[in-house]
Amino acid sequence: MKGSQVTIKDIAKELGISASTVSRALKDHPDISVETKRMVNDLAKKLRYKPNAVALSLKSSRTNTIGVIIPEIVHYFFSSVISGVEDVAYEAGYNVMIFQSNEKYEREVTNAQALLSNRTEGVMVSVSKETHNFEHLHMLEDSGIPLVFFDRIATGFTSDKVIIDDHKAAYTATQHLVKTGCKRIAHLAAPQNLAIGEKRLEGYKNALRDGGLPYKEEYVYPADSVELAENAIEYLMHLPEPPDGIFANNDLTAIGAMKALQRREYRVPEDVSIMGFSAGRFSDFTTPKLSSVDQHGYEMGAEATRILLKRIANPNYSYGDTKVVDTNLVIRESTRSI
Amino acid sequence: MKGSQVTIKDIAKELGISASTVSRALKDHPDISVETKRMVNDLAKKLRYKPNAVALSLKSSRTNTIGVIIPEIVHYFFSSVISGVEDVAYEAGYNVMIFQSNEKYEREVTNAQALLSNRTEGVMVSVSKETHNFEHLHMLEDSGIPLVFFDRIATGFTSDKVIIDDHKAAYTATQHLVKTGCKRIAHLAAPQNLAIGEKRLEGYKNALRDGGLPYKEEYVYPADSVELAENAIEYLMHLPEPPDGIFANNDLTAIGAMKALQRREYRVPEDVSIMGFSAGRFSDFTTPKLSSVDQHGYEMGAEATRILLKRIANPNYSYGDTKVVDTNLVIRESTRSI
DNA sequence: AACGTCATCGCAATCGTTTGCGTTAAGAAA
DNA sequence: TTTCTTAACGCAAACGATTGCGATGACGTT
Repeated sequence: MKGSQVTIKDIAKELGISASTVSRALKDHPDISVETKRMVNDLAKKLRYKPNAVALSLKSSRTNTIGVIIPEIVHYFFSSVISGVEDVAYEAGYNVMIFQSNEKYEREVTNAQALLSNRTEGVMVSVSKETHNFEHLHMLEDSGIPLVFFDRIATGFTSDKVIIDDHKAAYTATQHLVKTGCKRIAHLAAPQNLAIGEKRLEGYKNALRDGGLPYKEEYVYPADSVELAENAIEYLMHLPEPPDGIFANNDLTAIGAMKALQRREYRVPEDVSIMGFSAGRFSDFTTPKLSSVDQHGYEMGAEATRILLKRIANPNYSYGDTKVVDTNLVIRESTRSI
Repeated sequence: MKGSQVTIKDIAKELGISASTVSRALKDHPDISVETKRMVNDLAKKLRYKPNAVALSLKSSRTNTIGVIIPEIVHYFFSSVISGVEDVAYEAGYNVMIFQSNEKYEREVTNAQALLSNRTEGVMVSVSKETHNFEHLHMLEDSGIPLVFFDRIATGFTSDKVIIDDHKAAYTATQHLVKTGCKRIAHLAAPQNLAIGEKRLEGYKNALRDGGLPYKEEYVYPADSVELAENAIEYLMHLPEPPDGIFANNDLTAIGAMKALQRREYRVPEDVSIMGFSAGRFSDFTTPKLSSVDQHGYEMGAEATRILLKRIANPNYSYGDTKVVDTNLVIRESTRSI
């Protein structure tokens, strides 16, 4: 009904007192008489006065807002991260601004500028696959905005990082395939320009080595989507010695591989074991259920936010570079049991 | 490195001119000499000056921010809605603030207050299951903040609404079960205090009637989660005449039902056909693949945002109450084919 | 009577930016 | 020389709220 919202001046005018008095009355300042306080509070309630956060921000230079840049919100992992971020921020009275890069470098840059313009107090970021140049993020850091990286981290920053131990997780996952009798284990790899891609490949290699299996380059195929998994399977199963186990760098890829195998009449896990990565909501819904590495997205988002908020409260605070969130192997049915 | 960010005054002081001149120079005002403009622009670039959006907001009372209140971001449907919102908002130069209610009424109220304090220019909301009192939303509307409801709408508002035709969608889904030979069709229903729950039940009933099948109350069981689906199946399959078709109000419930049936050695769809609702990402990943109703979450979010932005630009604008986003039946493998 | 005390309140500056209006000086027109 | 234009810029108020400081009266104290 009303065009603009109620301000402190509206209250002052209606009561015939000054804005300062209204302001003080509202926050129970001792200089104000109880009578005046009562009048002010009553009218404020009646008029549904809500302090203008924008004006407060301008004066205090505290916006109570933190930002998040993520690749794509529709991925279960990222939306669970956001959920963790939101819960912790909410507890601390902070609001969250979400920015998607959609895996585009250009958009990530625009997002960073928007974050700066809006004087976001801190930013959490998981970089896009396309991002190789980090100038836009340095700009944020140079402007005094605390940064925390999570999952897809960038190097060369003093910022804290929250990640899982990708190497260890990949090692453990691959090791499980070895232990359960797989002899020829393939890896569907993430882009190698991302640290997570590199680390997971490394973990895979080391687990093979420690398990006494040879590392063969032809068993590593770049694929990180359902569609690419189809190509991967087409390629892998036509090798002279097709794999009997597959470690995929994420669940979607794993499921794509599983479906592709089943279409070709291979049995999972009898003919080929499949190990995913991320433990998305749907890994429970496949047949067989997908074995995977639980990445604890919620916890990751929550932890990143806690660190960021501490950093905002005390700019000198640092968790100490890198916080590693635990992962755990979730063995379901897509891997053999002995 | 720097504590605070560069302002127009910093530029003015360094150049020995007034802030007004800097402001005008930056926006290419004709009153300013080319020489001065050059100096100002050069220094602004060098100092990485970014206008303070907070100060601009205070002056213009335009925050360029819209808000969204959703139940839970981790649901594929909602995160795809957000994705649509974000894309359209981004195109229009708006930022998005996300608030989760986590299906809690209390939190929804707090969120509404935060939205008001932050002078969000418009709000999209999908109400929580717990919400029966809409005072907090009326407060937003009374403060002149345009509202657009989507999916889980509230009644008694002048705001626009974006929904799917739940009745029609449920009708079509049920009809497909009828057409493919199901004679005893059960319905796993959403909470009946939500309009979507009521409409879907209604569509189910009408499809039965038009298909010449009797409506039996014992075939309707409230269940809208994987866990509750287990109870539902336990109950339904012990009926004197157990169902040979199930229409669930969402995919998760449908999948839960499917798994519960399979654990009991029933074949899907030979013994029991299953129809879901929402067409989440994972309906493709089950075995058999789940037939469902595609709810087009992205399009819904995008459309709601378009309407909201128009309403912000012109407070008198109204789409005309209710925009219905198309749905379509996605027939996969969990329903019989003849 | 003169002064101090204290409760209660208003003034004005501030945050960063915009903008209507006034000011200045140089050059043109008379 | 005087007056009028005009280009180029500065002053100050405004957005909404906060806050140090000063102002005002009503008291009580000597």
